Amino acid sequence: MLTKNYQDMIMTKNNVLTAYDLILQGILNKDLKPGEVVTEISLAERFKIGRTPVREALRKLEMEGLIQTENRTKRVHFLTPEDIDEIFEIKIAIEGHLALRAAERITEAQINELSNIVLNMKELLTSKGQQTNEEFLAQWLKYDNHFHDLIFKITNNKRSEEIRKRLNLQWHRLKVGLSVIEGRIETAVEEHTQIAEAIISKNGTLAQQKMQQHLDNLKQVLIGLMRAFQ
Amino acid sequence: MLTKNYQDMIMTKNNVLTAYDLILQGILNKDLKPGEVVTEISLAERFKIGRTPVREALRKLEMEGLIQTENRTKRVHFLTPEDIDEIFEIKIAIEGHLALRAAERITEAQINELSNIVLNMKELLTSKGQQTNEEFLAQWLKYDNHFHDLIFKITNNKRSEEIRKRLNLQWHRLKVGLSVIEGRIETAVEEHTQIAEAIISKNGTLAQQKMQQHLDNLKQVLIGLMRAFQ
DNA sequence: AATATATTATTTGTATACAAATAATTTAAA
DNA sequence: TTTAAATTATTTGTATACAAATAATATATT
Repeated sequence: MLTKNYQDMIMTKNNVLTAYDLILQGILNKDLKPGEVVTEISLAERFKIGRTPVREALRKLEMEGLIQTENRTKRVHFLTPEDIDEIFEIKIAIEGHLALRAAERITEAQINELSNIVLNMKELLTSKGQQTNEEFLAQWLKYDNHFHDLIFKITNNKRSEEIRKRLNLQWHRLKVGLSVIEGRIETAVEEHTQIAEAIISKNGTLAQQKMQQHLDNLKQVLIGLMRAFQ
Repeated sequence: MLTKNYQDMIMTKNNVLTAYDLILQGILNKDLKPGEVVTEISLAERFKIGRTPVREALRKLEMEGLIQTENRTKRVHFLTPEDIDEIFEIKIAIEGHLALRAAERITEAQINELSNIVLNMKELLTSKGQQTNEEFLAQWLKYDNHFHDLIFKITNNKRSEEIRKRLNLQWHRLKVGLSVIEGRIETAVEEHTQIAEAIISKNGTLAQQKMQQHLDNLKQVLIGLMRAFQ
């Protein structure tokens, strides 16, 4: 279930899952549990591949923050509220700044695109009962991604896009992650509307502030829930 | 010469240079030139090591942005003014935000430490003629690093420290990089003083603004010089 | 029984052989 | 001469054998 929604995070090479894909998938769907020790050999045997690709995958996942090494032993990273705080502070900084820049640089065509996304979001809300929860959530995630992708397109900063992807990969695997999103889509639509309006009216300071507020709200909810349930 | 100043960027394992160290060093001191094609085999032969560690190093360097892959061929990344713009926009966002947070959270002991760093910087300026240019520059870099390290210590965000290190690794290898720094230490001391004062007086907004201005100034100078000379 | 030492087992690091994929070159045909 | 096809060479991807380092266990000593 969880996995399904993040399937698109997993890249494939000629439609065949690489070692990296397999291990990432394992982490995202909790086959490999947070805190669990992983060795090259055990993973190679589990996925019936050699140690070399496993090794490379582990190195990559380590740089992405999903695997942690301490004295030579590697574990699936166990996400704490402090991690969420770190991650979201960076998101607040970067995405806030990008919202500011987006407001300064947005073109007429992009204003149109942004308006449309917000309209889609609002429309989605009104149609809430007409689909399964899963479909509803999937649709929201699609619009949400489109929204953020557009901002990155406007600001045209590949490196920050990379950073954002990496940070999201870390917290998206949270047990509480999706349910939190699910429980605050109404709020999120309102927040996105306000961010979009600020950008469209070319009020950079306001756009930044709204974006930061949006992310800070999410952060607080996540940390609260983690403290309560995990 | 250039290499010497960045020697401390290169980590060693039991005092023996790893493949990663060797290649990074090669890139930083321009033995491996920007745009140059690198293959696993050629690097393995050049450094008299096997392909496996070379391979791993290339992967890491690629994630760090120093190696670029296009259709299977890898090159030493050639830094453009647009890259500098990307890099510094992220620095402006993150380091600006951290300055804001630092102002909110700094302790009395840390205020002392910060004051001392600024004093050291000012003292360095007055002693400019008494040492070689190289010593002067090395000393400045030491204080500058101490300054930024302290801010990261105050804000306690390892991930952002990682990001900063990676971004700096990219532009520090610029031919013009060091000479630019060298030419604006007076300005930089003044800018750092103002940032420190804002943090110490717990004026977060001002600290952020000063930090961003400082980085934006540096960005402009770098881009200008790159356009002129590279 | 507790500590130190020696032994064994496990794990990672490296080199290398081979396979697969891609790029470069040569040859053939128009 | 130009283009297409075939061949060759190069490069990356993978598995694996071996070495080195570390961790775990057993043995000996007090």
